[in-house]
Amino acid sequence: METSKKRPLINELTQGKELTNQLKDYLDKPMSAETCEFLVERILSSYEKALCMLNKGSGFDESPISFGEISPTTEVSDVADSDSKNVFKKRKTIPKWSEQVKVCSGTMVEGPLSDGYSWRKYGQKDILGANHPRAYYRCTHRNVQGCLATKQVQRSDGDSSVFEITYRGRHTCIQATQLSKALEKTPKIEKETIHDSKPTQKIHMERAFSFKSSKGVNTNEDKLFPSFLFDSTPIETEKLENLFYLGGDSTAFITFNHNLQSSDSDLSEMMNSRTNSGTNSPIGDVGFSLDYVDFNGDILFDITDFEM
DNA sequence: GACATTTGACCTAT
DNA sequence: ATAGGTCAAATGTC
Repeated sequence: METSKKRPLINELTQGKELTNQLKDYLDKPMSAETCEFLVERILSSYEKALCMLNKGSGFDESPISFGEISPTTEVSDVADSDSKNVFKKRKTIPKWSEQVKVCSGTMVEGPLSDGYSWRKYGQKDILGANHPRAYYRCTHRNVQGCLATKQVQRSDGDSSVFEITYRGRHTCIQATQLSKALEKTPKIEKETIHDSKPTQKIHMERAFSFKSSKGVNTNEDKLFPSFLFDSTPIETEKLENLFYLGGDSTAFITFNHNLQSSDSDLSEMMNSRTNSGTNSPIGDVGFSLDYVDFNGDILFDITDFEM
């Protein structure tokens, strides 16, 4: 990797290290959950950026990187067909985690589905040996924002008031709750990535999302992007945090900020590419790899394998 | 008419 | 061959 590309990478990694040290220092002192959350958010975004730089810069798909717990089956589709076309298939490491949600009687309808995100059901399947079918949901913003998050919901065999929810992939979409929360709580990021004055930010944000209402129809998306700005919708924010901790939120926010820095033409081009590109490279224009990165587990990272 | 859900068909990994 | 996951046409709802 050439020096010009190496520098920002080093900066990101250094920043990540410093933030981790800050977090470590804080651990010995009384600290609010928000402070902790903020630091973790910053750390994750730093490493995510760094990893993205590496992804873009060196074509290192063969490198010994392992993120978290990866199932040996469908979670990883490793390199294939490298002989025929010398094209490396990207490693698909989709984070997967489960939750059990108990629902009080009478609230079944809203129950496990209102986790703060907007989901669209795309299938249901009877599962062998299970008393209840499994429902498959994907993020409503899949087509528009290329968000690949999915979840599976299945009523527990033992206790039918318990829903077992398996999430796959983190949200890369912007949801209203995340946006307002992130903007409230991450002034530093804002400072670093947005250089415009506040009124300009507002204009840009409105423009960034204006495509959503272009259909002129009140969709769920409209509900999630109230008209408009920073309207803090009280959709179970706490639950949301628990389900999609900082990784997904952080990614979404950073992506958004990159959007803000785009020029008008960049922005429209980006929107078009997102809308038309299907699911292959929905956020390619903003420099964040779609490859999901699971920071829950260990990161085995041997930087010496990459050409710097 | 637009969007969401349902459900049988199809695909893929084991 | 089978089970789990996804697709997409049909249907429902607003």
